[in-house]
Amino acid sequence: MGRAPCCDKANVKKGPWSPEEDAKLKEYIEKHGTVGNWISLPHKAALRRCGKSCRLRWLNYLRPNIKHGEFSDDEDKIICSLFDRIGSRWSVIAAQLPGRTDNDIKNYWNTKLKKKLQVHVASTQYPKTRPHQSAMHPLPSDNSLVQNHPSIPYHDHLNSSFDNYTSTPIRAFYHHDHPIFSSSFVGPTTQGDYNQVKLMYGGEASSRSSSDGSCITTINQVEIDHGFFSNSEKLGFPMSSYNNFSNDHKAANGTCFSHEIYPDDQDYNSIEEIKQLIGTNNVCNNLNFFVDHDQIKSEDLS
DNA sequence: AAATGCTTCAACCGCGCATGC
DNA sequence: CGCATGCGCGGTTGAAGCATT
Repeated sequence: MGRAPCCDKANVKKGPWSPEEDAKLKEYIEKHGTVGNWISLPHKAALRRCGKSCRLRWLNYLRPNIKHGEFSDDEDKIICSLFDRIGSRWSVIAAQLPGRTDNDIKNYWNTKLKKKLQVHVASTQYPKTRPHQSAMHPLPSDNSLVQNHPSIPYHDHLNSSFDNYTSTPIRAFYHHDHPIFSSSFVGPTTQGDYNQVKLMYGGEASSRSSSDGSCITTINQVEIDHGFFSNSEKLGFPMSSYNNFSNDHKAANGTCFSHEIYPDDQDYNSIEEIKQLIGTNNVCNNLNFFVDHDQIKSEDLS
């Protein structure tokens, strides 16, 4: 036996609301408030509608201070950032955007924002070759960017799930100054090849974890991605794309570089080689760098 | 101008959770 | 404690409008 229907389906109207229905609902709620019972509201307000339908109509369209129309860049950033951290918890995201409804944000994400990001990801696919082999993605010739930043205390957020890591070196790339993705950026990955370590510098020290178990720690301006998919990465978007969005990950000078370590590059399979490649020896002092890998495990970078 | 395909978004549906009895 | 009920949420649908052929 299933759950009893919330209303008499045969006697309720479905589909778009007429202006008359809107007026009735609005008038009733302005007079009596929404406190009480949505299920009984249609009867009291003389509406042939399901209570849930009334609630939805009020919350998404009729209630005061609803904001319609284009989303601003700032709103885009907030949505992207929050989606990446908490996933499709639209009501939580909506709570951060006054005047926007969860339905609005959900629609916006599904129809526009997601595509916007996919287009960007596609347009910034990094080459399969190692970075120093790519004219398009040259490594910085020096580490002045890193040296310009003060040392920031070590935040240890490495966790036990990191033990599943099996990555090895190295594919590195970086880019910056994109209107949206002005921070460092990882190309789309799949579950199978995600085993990677991402080193990023240029941002502030911080750490974060996502509901899916992913965890990223920034240590002395070097960011370690613990290797679990963030919500955006599940969709093929890079977690660190949003570092510049949120206050706690804002790049100190608006520019970040990142270096990724992948398993498919046999030339670089030790921390020393990684350090040499990306030129961050001086940044990585005193950094305990955990990678669960055949050759690299709990290795001290210093 | 008509047909077809695509996009948008309001609304619906079903499920999980909270609460009250 | 178990059940009934209502609320809130996220996923999905489909009508309407727009774009393209």
